[in-house]
Amino acid sequence: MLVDTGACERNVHLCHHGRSEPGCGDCAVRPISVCSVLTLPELDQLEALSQHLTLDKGQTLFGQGEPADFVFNVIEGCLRLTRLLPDGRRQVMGFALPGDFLGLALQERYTVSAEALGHVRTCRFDREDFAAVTEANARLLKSLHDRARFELTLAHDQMLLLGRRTAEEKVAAFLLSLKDRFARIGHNSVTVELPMGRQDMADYLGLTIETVSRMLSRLDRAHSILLVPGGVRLLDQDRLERLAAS
Amino acid sequence: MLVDTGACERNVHLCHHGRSEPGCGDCAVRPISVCSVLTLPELDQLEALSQHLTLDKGQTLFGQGEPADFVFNVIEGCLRLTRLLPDGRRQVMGFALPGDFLGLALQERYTVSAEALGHVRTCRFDREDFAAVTEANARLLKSLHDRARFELTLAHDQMLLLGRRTAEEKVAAFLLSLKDRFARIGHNSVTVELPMGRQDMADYLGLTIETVSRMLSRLDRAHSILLVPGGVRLLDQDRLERLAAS
DNA sequence: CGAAGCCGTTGCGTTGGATCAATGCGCGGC
DNA sequence: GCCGCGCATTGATCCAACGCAACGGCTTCG
Repeated sequence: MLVDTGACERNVHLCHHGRSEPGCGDCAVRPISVCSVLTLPELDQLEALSQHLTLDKGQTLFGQGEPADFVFNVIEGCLRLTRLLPDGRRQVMGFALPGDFLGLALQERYTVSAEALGHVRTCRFDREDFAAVTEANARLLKSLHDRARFELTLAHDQMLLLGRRTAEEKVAAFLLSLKDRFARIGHNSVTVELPMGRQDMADYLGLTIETVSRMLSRLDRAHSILLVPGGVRLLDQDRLERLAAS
Repeated sequence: MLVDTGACERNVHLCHHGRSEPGCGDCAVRPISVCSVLTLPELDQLEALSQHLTLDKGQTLFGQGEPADFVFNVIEGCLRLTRLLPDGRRQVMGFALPGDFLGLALQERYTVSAEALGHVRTCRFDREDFAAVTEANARLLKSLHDRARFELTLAHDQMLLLGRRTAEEKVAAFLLSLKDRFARIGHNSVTVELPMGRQDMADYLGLTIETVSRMLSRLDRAHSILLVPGGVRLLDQDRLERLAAS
């Protein structure tokens, strides 16, 4: 529950699309992004409005309270979405992975901050531009709506987790859900990478860093998982699923 | 955290629209429902697909796990949306009031149960029928999408509340949010009706019934609120807002 | 009018997770 | 190789919320 040091780098690397780099047609995350429903001509139209933007670890894509002028597709890397209370308590609302769209829950201003947990590449659109395309393209709107509905069910799952699950259940459920998300974007393995730190997990699960660490140690001691540098190997997935049971 | 007794009445009153009762054009919640964006001819089209359905206190509109064959507009009354864990732990995902649309977070099956907290009137659509109308009407889709996005921000607020707020803050925030919601549907008063029981509040806030009761008593003793039968009068809204601070 | 339920409140002991405090460990810089 | 830093782990203690139990008020029903 640390207060953000505020030393968030903002000198992100920005570049307009040009002939020299691969366009939307070759985009690695196209099949799993909102763009998957677009035809090639529509993609061209969208590409003209897009800018690529890369971040390094620790840099901020946008900050809570700032005017919400842009929406984003995550192409590569992982971002942490956090909301901060005035007294420094922090809730991590989620982690954005490749293929995710940032800008669904949009108001006039961003309600969360988005920070890179490692090297990140995104595709950025002016919010008004993007809204105009959405307005004119029912398939894109439908695709966004489907994503919003899916996000809503995820949020409901998380509400159940935060409200009614024990610390051990929370950690087990988190590891399994992360495994599933990585599986869906191609990286399929029993060893789950943990791009975020313990504090981030704690703030996501409504726990403290110490409790997360203790629960991971307990699961490790019970041979349900194996703690490895930078991640976790899921040894007894059945037991984890029983713990996370819903 | 009681296990549902399962004695949920399902003999709801159902009637097709006929000349004898007021149609969508005269619907009390039209201005605040998803239907507000529809023209009169479009309303007629929708009305032909709709059935009115009334419930009495304790009756179930739909149950978690059942095939999600219908979507609903709430016309009158209040419903409790709950998700149950296998061991009986319960999370109330929300309370639906007049003007609310049930069916945004829809999967193949309902992920929550919806139960009437008093007399309830709803407007029901076959899910496929409604999807077809949505597909063909971009304005309706946009309206639903806006609602989904709004619900998503509400869910995020609730995640912060569940994860990082104290019992007293949770109760204060709940009372204020309920006041706001009632205000938005016309019932504007410092005395907030509480259609749900203490157990429902507890399961919504991730607390026990005793803790909710204690916090209400504490706020009452501090003259921040006044407990009245069936509701609460907000005496010191500033202090409540400071407690709920975000 | 009394009995039986149901719901909400309150008191009290318990406890899961928070908090405080050390210690460990890997990594980059020099 | 050694130092310093940030992060993770572990132990000891504390406390906010839980769990249990008793009580009280309201409603329903015979």
